[in-house]
Amino acid sequence: MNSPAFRDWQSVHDEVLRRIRTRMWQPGQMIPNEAELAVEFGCARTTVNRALRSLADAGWLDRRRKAGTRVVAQPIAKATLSIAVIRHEIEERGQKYSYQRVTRTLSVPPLGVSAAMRVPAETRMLYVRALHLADDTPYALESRWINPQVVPGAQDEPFQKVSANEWLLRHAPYTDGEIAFSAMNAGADEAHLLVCAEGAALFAIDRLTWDGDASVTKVRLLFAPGHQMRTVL
Amino acid sequence: MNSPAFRDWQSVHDEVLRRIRTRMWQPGQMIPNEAELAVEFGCARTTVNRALRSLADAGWLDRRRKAGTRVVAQPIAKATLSIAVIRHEIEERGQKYSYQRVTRTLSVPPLGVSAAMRVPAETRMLYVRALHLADDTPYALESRWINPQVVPGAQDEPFQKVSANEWLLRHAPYTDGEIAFSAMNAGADEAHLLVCAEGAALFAIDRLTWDGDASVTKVRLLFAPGHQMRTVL
DNA sequence: AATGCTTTTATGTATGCACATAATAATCTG
DNA sequence: CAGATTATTATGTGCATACATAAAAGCATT
Repeated sequence: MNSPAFRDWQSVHDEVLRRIRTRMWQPGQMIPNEAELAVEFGCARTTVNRALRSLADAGWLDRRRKAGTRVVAQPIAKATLSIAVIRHEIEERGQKYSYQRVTRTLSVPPLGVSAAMRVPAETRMLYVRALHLADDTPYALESRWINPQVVPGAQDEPFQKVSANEWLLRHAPYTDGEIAFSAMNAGADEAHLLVCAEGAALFAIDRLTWDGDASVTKVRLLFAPGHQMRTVL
Repeated sequence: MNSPAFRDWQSVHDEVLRRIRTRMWQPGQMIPNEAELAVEFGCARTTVNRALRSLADAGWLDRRRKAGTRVVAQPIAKATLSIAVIRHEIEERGQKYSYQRVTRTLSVPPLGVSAAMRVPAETRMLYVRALHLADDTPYALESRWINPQVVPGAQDEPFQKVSANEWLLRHAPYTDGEIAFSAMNAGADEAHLLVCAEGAALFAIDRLTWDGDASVTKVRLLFAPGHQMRTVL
């Protein structure tokens, strides 16, 4: 019963997590307050606080001032996806990365795009379409609109060698972003470029980034059939 | 130049993040050490530490003892997805949730499943298939294998009213989990249950959870066409 | 040049203390 | 008794200090 000694916040963290997982502290139940735990564990309240905060961040505990700390009733799994530069993603799998620009134009985007990016409907924007290949096999198709007002250097960049994906990361500051994952059927176009059957199910990532109030870029990545994004809980 | 005053760790956090995003501190570049920043911001080193640790957790900074702190070279966007109980997901959108069990059998799973769950090939497992509906429209199709050895009560549960999704969260402890997102074409089966065209692109979530060395459950969720998962960066 | 030892240094963390803040509980008031 | 006011309380945070630890850098030795 008497704890041998919980010196550091990690061991407090582990012990509390053990009690949650073994249902010693049941879902929805209140746990002792920081001061009490500090006494039990023989450490400072600060240390307990550190451990409990970490568990709250991870989604195990629900903490509220004055109300106290309780075990989360319905553990909400928080999956953290790392969305890396595509070149790195491919190289880390030990495959050869190559890049191929398909088109690059300055044109008026479809209404859906200008609306999402909150620019006037007639504004001409930079449109870049490119293929990312792994071992010379199409891996992902990138279709991107760039707001040239916000990213000045972009107009002079051909995106022939360096992908817009990487170029923007290095040159375009941003403050916020949204990201959405979905599935869609390959159109004739996409099927041709990704060398797959028309109608094949493609994994899609849509990203929209902002610099303050101004939209920087909107991109859709379509991955070749079979693509998976994985992570641990 | 001289900071007006950064009293709390949040404001230090925000200021540092601003410097990263505006490229004042460029990707890959070292930033001043904690002690220096503490002087500049007029606060204790502890406070700077708190702020930088938080930014490192979020993937903006790379910190190493003695080596110091640097801005991550290729900002890896970390999208944190909250995977809630499906009922909550639907109810939060203000829609009516309903549930319909399709099948429930005790049978030998396909080889791929028993291999992934690391159980002997002949082991019989509980298989539950069910529909989650939003406003009486099919929302997601859940196909789940449950290891009855690890989840004793499951054998006696019909999963007629309560979804396995929720029942397991309350009754089956777990220590680890994997999750994968992908896209797949609807088969005849799935098209029928989700009331969509055969071949439609479906968003798929595969989850596999472990309690120590033993697999608890393996589930595939297929969402009706058009489903999106979104988050902010 | 390669190896092993020592020093230096930036981050990591524990602690006691003080005070801030949010939210509940208790109390007062019309 | 409803509604406003005040007290209480658990978490949230800041700070000074001390020491721990990882890892780079320097140094010496082979």
